[in-house]
Amino acid sequence: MPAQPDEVDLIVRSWERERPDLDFAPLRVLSRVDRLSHQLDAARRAAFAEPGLEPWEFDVLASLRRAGAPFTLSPKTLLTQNLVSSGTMTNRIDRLVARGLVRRETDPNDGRGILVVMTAAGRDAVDAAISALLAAESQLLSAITEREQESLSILLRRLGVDSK
Amino acid sequence: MPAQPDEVDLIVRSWERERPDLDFAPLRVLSRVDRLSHQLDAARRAAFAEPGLEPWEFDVLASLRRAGAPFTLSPKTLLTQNLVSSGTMTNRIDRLVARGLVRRETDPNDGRGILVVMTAAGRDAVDAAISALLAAESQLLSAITEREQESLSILLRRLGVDSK
DNA sequence: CACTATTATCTCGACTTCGAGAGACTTTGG
DNA sequence: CCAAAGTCTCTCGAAGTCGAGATAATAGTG
Repeated sequence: MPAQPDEVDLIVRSWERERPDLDFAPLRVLSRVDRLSHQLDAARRAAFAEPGLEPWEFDVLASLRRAGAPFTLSPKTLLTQNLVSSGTMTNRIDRLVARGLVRRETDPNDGRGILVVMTAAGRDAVDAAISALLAAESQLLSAITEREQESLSILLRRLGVDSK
Repeated sequence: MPAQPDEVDLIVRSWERERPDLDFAPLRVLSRVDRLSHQLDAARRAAFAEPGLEPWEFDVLASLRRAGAPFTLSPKTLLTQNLVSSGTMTNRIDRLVARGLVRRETDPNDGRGILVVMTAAGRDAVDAAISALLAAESQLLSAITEREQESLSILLRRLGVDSK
């Protein structure tokens, strides 16, 4: 039935042979989501090699870039958007500061906090990286038509929205 | 336009405001793949809590379970199927042995190798876990119809197959 | 048969992440 | 205006992963 069987088809076939009492249909969707997510990781890593960024560096700089001028956010906002722990974000900011892509400033409105400000070098890097990322993602998606991409995004959004 | 906007819509909107010269359509698909993959991680972790397995434990035991009786594979096969490094697989086998879920045997046909054999306790655990996983995944997918799940899986398979 | 290349497993140090807790500051409620 | 509760950032130790290298055995070649 599959137009072109993939590894997930083989895995499901093995399961069905061993456990014919169960319905493995969910694996056909979600195991592929998992595998595609790994491919995306690899594609991102490759795309960021030229602008000289690690994926995590891009993630932090992208949050700052999207915030617009003056490209400033608190560590708290950054760790929430990037889904990492506070210790991880402290470590990431340290390394971005060491590379000269951001700097720390004191928050004039809150003595507990600081502000992370993207430097000009950081902005140059992230602007180059987002173009490379979009090219790489577009390449990954080129196996299906634009119309199919849109139905895909709509189905995926419904999976995210409803499972809150 | 979106039936129900999600965080990806907000991210794309920010990017479009800052970089109106770029087309962010690929993010609508692939950022959702990434987020769904994180939700799946969480769902798996929760589903395996009752049978008492960590996600990585399930992954290794599932490979052995799918292999069928006598539930035996080499470390090399396991690390290839699970996409981890050799050091990681050694470590995982060590811990599964300590928990009594697998045991190491010498390979009669290859003096370099060993065989990882799943114990009865391991089999019981993985058989309970796969049921729990399918229930959890089914729940995650309940936001869309079965017909939609099938078109989703077909589109996702084409993305994987062609990008080899 | 010897010799080289390949393969399998394990070791070990570097790296990253998490998350509980510390310390400093702010907010809330009487 | 004070005390308690809450919030923000950073510290630090535990845990998991990677990947190069060590060790040992097999496979291929002449």
